[in-house]
This record gives sequence, structure tokens and C-alpha cells, in this order.
Amino acid sequence: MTAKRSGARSKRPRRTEFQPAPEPRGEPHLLLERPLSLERIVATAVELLDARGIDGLTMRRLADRLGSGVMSLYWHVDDKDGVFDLALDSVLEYRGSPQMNGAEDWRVEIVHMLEDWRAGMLRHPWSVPLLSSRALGPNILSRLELLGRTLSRAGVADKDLNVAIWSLWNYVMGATITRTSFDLADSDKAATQQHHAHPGARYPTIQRSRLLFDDDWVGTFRKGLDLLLAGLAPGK
Amino acid sequence: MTAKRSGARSKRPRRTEFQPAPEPRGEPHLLLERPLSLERIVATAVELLDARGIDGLTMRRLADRLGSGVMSLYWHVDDKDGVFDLALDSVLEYRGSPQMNGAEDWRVEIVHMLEDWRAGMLRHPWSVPLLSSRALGPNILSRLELLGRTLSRAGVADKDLNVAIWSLWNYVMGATITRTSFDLADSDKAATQQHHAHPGARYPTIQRSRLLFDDDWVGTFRKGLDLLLAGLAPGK
DNA sequence: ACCTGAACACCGTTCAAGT
DNA sequence: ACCTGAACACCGTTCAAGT
Repeated sequence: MTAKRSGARSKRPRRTEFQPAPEPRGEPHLLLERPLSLERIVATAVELLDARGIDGLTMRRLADRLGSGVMSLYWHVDDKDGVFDLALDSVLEYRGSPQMNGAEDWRVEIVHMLEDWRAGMLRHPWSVPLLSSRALGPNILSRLELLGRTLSRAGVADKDLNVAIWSLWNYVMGATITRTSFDLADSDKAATQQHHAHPGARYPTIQRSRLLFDDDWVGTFRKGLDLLLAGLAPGK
Repeated sequence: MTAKRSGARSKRPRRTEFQPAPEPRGEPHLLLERPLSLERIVATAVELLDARGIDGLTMRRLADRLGSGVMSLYWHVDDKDGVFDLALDSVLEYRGSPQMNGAEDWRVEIVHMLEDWRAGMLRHPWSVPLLSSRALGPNILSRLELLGRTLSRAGVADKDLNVAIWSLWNYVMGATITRTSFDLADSDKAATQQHHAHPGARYPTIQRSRLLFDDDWVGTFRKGLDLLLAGLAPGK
């Protein structure tokens, strides 16, 4: 409802599709020069998002950085929403060890994939809220595909496959969400702890366990993941 | 970075704190009449968000619905961000069976809490992206507290408590995210399936398992949850 | 095929002021 | 203590036009 999809083909043939896009001219990846292109736009959008967050991305600002007029962008792109979709997907590409070594423990393989997925999102924290309000781009689908394939090869029965995929996926998404909302909240996390610390403590259990101060993100992440993997394990 | 927190006390004593707020005049809950109040503002913001999504909430639109000038809002509220924070937290309150029956199976208790949590978010889908970009309000903290207390009472050792809480929490958050992004994506989900269906199918595993068409959300949710709970179980 | 500026209908928020 | 309008510095996008 909120997110306008770019699905509805518009009259003009905008180069909005997720595709390799023909290598332009001579120099391969010099993003800094003149002619506007989908790649330059997307790359610059990512820069802007990294630098100033979701609200920092503005069509005018984007055009400025690119040295073009605002309206030029609209030839390459449908929408501001289109820019978001493209930027999001571009940042979520999986450049994994190509197939790992095959023979390796599937558990290692999966943990690696999921940690990379999590790390990718954390590198661009704006991706997390975007992810929860837009459709899945091709890079996300690829990751799901790879996850499914690996689980399947590891012996998970077809009838259990969806639960397995979603459980792991959901866990990673949730862990990442939790992590990012903590990053933004560091200051009033402290406030919460102090404010309600003494007498009528409102959150005694949480305070006792120092839940909000448990900084061992990767450790906690791994432990929960192991729990899940243990449940999913086919052989043992 | 994106979210300005309302933490920094401003000069004027805005009634922005999360508090019961003194019952105003005679009629208790008739939200429709004249005088502006934090409660009316928040309730109307929620209406607006439900009706028109995140981008639909506008200070001017909000003021319109309330029959006041835009700037009047700013006496009660710091910011537009403040409105978001308040609306979010207000929608996440836990009205659970008050303590359940105590004697009951802790598993039932926890599943109930988590399903309620998930349902609450799904009732107001805009809450999900907001949740991933703002700090935790008191109602969220209360839910974490309750979850922790229940697990603790069920026999989870203190040293395992944080992992237990976060695993469950993350799982629920992730499941909800996944669910909402599918709701928005129904159309091009179909497109994906068809578009790449035949020859060079890009996502064979996903297609074989019909992952994107697995509509049994509650079933899948429960199964993954059971997996986790099995891993966390103290006694058995 | 690609880019542009002017114009429109919106935004959030400051400020100085009213009661 | 509560509410207001005018004004400012922005937005995204349509349109008609240029090359």
C-alpha cells in the first residue's frame, strides 16, 4: 500500500529493470564522470543513503551529486520509490565463496551465508526498514534460493524445506532489526536503565539479566542460530 | 541517525512523556470532541496510519482530522518523529490474559504472548518498518520483561536467559517482517514466478518448494517457533 | 535518445503573536 | 496554558520544450 511497485510498465521505456545493463564506454567503473546512467544513479543513491540515512535521500540532492538536473533522473527511473528499490537490491548482492567447497559441512556453509546476509544489512542500516516495506528484489531471491538449495542438499526433506528456510531467514531478519534499533537507541537505553532503576523498577527481569546491555551480538546471534540448526538437522 | 529521539528535553514542557496522562474532563473516552490532547493526537495519528500508511501521516492532515491548526500540534508534541514514536508504542500495548493462570504450561503462555505480539504488529503493518528504525518504547520493554519473566519462571537459567529472549524475539520480528513484505508484493511475486518460470529458471529450488506461495503463515510460524522452544526447553 | 526549467501542490517547522 | 497564521526552505512530480 505504501510502496508503489515499479511493476506497472509505463509508456516510456525506462531502464528500470534489474539487469546487467550494457557496459557503457571505455573506462569500466569510473563512476565519477559525466553521462547519467542507471548504475551511477543507484551507486550515488547508496552513497547518499549511507551518509545521511533514509530521509537524506532526495531527488534534488541526488541530482546535485550527479551534476545533473533533477528531472533528468526521471528518464532513467520511474520514481523515488524506484530508486529505493534499486538501491536496496544493489546492496544485498551475494558475493559468496562461489559454492563454497561443496564437500564442507553444510552447517558451516549456512552459517557463513547467514552471517554474510546479516553483515550486508548492517553495513547499510537503512536497508532494514526498507526491507520491511518493499517487495523482494532478485538478489534477495537469490539468497533464498541458495539457502534452500543448501538445506536441500544437506538432506532436509522437501516437506520440511519451507519451514526450514523461513525459520532461518526470519531469525536473521529479526536479529538484524533488533541490532539496528539498538544502535539508534543507545542514549535512551541508558535512560531507561537509570530512570527506572531504583525503587519501583518496572523491568526487573530485564534489568537483572542486563538484556539491554548484552553487547555480545555475534555471540548471541550464533547461539540462537545453533539452536535453530540443531532443530533442523536431518542426520544429527 | 535517522530518528531524532525525543529524549533531549526541550525548553517548553511538552506532554510528550509516555505516561497515563490525567483523565481530562467528564466523558471518559469520547475522542471525537474539541479540545486537543495528547491522547486524541495519538489516536488520530494511528487512524491515519492505518488508513493511509506511513507516507499518509502528515502534520497538516493530522491537524485537519483533529479540526485544529497545524501548529497547535506542536504544543503537545515535539516533532513529527515524536508522533511516530507515540503512535508506535500505543499500538503495541499488551493486554494479555493478566498473568494467564500461572499453573499452565509455560510453553502455552509463551506461544500466546508471541502470537499476540505478532498479531498486534500485523494489525498495523506500518509498525514494522517503524519498529526497525526507532528505539524501544515502554510497551515493547514490557513485553520483553514479561517474556523474560516467563522463561525464567519456566526454569531457563540466568546465563541462558538473554539468548532465549532474543532468539524468540528475533524470530517473531523476522516472521512478521517477512509476512508484511509479502503482503505488499503479491503482484510481482506472481510476476517473478511466471517471468522466470520456464526455461532458464533462476530460482529452481524456491519454485519447486513453492516457497513464495506457501500461504500457511500461522502454520509455518508455529512450526519454527516449536523448533526454537524445543531447543530452549529446560526440563524437556 | 537523452536532458532541462518552470510551475504546482504539497511538506515540516520557526517565529512572533494572540487569548 | 493553549492555540494561531504567515512565512521559509524545502519536497516529488507533470508538462512542455529543447537537443
